[in-house]
Amino acid sequence: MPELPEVENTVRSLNKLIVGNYIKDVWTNAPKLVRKGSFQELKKGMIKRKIQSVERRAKNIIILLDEDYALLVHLKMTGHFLIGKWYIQNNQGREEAVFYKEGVLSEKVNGYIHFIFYLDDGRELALSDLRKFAKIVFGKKEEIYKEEGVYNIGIDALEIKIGELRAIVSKSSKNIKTLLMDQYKIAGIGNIYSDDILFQAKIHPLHKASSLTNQEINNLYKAMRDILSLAVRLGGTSISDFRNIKGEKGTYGERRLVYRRDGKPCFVCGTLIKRIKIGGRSARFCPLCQPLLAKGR
DNA sequence: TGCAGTGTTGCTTC
DNA sequence: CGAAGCAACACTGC
Repeated sequence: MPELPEVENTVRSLNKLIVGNYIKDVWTNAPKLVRKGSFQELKKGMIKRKIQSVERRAKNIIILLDEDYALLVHLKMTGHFLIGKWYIQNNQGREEAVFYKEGVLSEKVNGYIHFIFYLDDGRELALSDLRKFAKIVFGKKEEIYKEEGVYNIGIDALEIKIGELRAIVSKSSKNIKTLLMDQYKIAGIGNIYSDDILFQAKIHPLHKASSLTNQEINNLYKAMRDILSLAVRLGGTSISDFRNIKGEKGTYGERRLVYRRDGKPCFVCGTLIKRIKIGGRSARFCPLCQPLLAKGR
């Protein structure tokens, strides 16, 4: 479920743990995750390169290497990085990475490792991705920054200023739920946090963005900052596959407000949380706390 | 057993 | 142009 808080935690850990290391080797059993160029080119280009720093661009991870090379990783639905040790075994003609030590990482450790970056000090950085949607691109830093979904995304949801949010919201023809998840307008928010942000701001997900009042936009802005920074502090949400780089769960999911709580009582008023479809995604909200028409209008 | 639903994004179609 | 539907993949839960 990597949205902004999960990716931010991942990038902080990578900066702490792998900067300064050299890449010794790269293994994969899912070369199709390399969405531009070939895995062989990626491997050749990465070996002997030093990791200089790691950046987050909304939900994108950019690992900067020496000589102006870079690796772009988008975790999509189920991707996450893990540091550990694996051995490669042959399972009916197909290579599979199996974790060395049982019980260190959380459950579902084996079968989903599709990339391993071998570091010069013997540690291994792996990419686990159950659904194999992740996007990996290797290239010159300059080209990576020009990638679709990197150069042309909106302002980061944790960096946006109130005036910028007001301008985007008032110009949009979309409903507020769809706008919050539109990476080309505001970058970093997905389904989990848009549900919780709208609940916190007491705004109905179908509310037309351009008809929000100034007060509602102020509330939305504060809710965005509060929910996202809390989720960063709590290590993100691990209701599904996300784990931090050590394999541990984030705890935001344990105190989420409405996301995937349909049929359960609202924490504020006790009304049962509803689920509707918006733009093909499920949206959860409290029909009493988040009325479609604000009181008095 | 079968099928709807699941974090994301991008492509095709209307 | 925008919106809707679906595809990529594999699992969970009703």
